[in-house]
This record gives sequence, C-alpha cells and structure tokens, in this order.
Amino acid sequence: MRIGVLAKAAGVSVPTIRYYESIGLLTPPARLGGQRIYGVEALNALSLIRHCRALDFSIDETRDILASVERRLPCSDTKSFAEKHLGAIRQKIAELRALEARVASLVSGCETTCCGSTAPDCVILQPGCGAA
Amino acid sequence: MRIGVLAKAAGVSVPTIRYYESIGLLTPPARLGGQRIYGVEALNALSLIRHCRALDFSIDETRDILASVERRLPCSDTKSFAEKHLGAIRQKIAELRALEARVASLVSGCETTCCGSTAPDCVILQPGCGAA
DNA sequence: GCTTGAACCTCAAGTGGCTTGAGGGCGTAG
DNA sequence: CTACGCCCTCAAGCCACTTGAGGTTCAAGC
Repeated sequence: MRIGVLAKAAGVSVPTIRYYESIGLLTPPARLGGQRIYGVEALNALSLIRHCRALDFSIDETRDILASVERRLPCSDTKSFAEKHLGAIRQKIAELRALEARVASLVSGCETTCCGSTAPDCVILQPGCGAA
Repeated sequence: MRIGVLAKAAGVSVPTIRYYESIGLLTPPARLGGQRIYGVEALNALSLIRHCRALDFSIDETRDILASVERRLPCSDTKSFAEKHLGAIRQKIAELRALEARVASLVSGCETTCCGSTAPDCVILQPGCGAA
C-alpha cells in the first residue's frame, strides 16, 4: 500500500510517517518509482507506535517497546515500561494538583482581599504569595 | 546593576534574561561599554515574570499580565487571567487522570490476564485495549 | 497520446521556552 | 601587563511533530 493508505489505516498523518522513518522508528520500505510501498507489517508497527503515543509514551520509550516486541521479550518487560510510565504520570498529576491549589488560593485571596484594586497590587501577582 | 547581579537577585539564569529581552518581554536596558546595566524596575519586572512562570503561565500570558500591570488595569483582569489558567490546569489534570486510569487498568490487566507471555501478545500493547 | 488532478517526493523552517556551546570583548586586581 | 571572571553575539539543540515551498509520479478521462 502507498503512504496515504497506510496513514488512513493507522490513523496518523502522512508527514508523521515520514518523520517516524527519518528518526529510525519505522524501517524504510521498498520504493516503486520513488514512492514508498508498505506491507502489512508496517501497518502493525505503525499501529503499535500510535497506541504507545496515545498512551503518552515518549518516542524513545516507544522505540524501546518496539524493540521488546521485535525480540519477543517477556511480557514483564512491557509491564515494567508501563509501570514506570504510570509513576511519571502520577507524579505529573501531583505537581499539577499542587499548582492548582496554589492558583486557586490566589484567586480566592484576590476575591476576599484585594477588592477592586489594580493589577500591580493584586495578591495574585505578589512575589511571595503562593510560592511553592 | 549588571546582568549577573540581576539574575541572582531574581533567581533566573543570565541567558534567560537575554532570551526574555530578545522576545520583547523585558525592555532593553541602557548599556555601558556594551554591557547591560539594569535599574530596580527591571528587577521588579523580572521578578513578576518569574512569578508568572512559576505559576506556569505561558510567555504570552505573562506578556499580557505584564501589560495589565503597566497599564494599572483593575485587579479583576488579573483574576480573570488566573481563573482561565486555573481552568486549563484542571483540564490537564482531568486528561492525565483519564490517562492514569487507562494505563493502570492495562497494567492490572497484564497481571491477571497475560501471565508470562511475550511482549507482542501482552494486553498492554493490544491496539483496541485501553482506547480512549 | 495528452492533460488534469491527486497523491507523492525532498528539504527547510516553525512551534515553546529555554539551554548549551563557540568564539570573542571588557573590567579589575595583583 | 597579565590573569581571571564576567560580559557579548550568534547558532544550534531539545521534543514531536506540522506547515510550506517547489517539484515528480500515477491513474483516469478524452
């Protein structure tokens, strides 16, 4: 199949496929008249890549996962990738929740404290206020 | 003061200050012998920028906030920036929580279902599994 | 056989918010 | 006068693509 067909089948854009090839994530396919011709294994690989990216694995992590699939490594490897990733996600959530609390308290502080003053005096913008 | 002193006082790096100047976030200061000489107002501005960035406002949002401070706009403007930002933070948290649930269920699915199989067959990597 | 239009090709630059590095100039203390 | 630290500019790198320019190939209709 040609690149446009592959793109639709896998649900990614055509330039993205070429980008994945350029960084060595997809192996370069055969060419006919200069145009890329893909087989089913390319669709499988690309679908897996898309799955990993949808789970927010980085390109490098995705590369490692692809390698573990190609080498038929045990499932426990896959699980440890996912667990590590899960830890990163949870850490980011924790950071964002702390930030949320900080901004929320600044907003409510503004509502109660600086009623009707000007931006330079707003509690939201005071350097010390809401520091980590 | 010179750029290194300003950097330490405000808690940012020297290249960051030059970067902020290059994108028009900080106004270019006077020069002595080619070197930047800053006054106290630059420290105030840079501290405010740092505060906004620590609250994870984007550069563009920070630029708008700086403008509202310079124009002494009412505090309500500042609050609406913060509220909009808070909404964005909460949305990102919601997305990450959905992702967390997805990955967590894949991991536990791997533990219960695919005991000891290989990566290509692991439930974590099956395209349909855990889709949004 | 010729034309048209869609799909394909490569290469370069842009996104955000800096950081890092190369290669040099200025200022001051010994 | 030399050594050292601080300063300067400009360019490239990070991540994961997207967008655009300018040109080639393919399939279909006449």
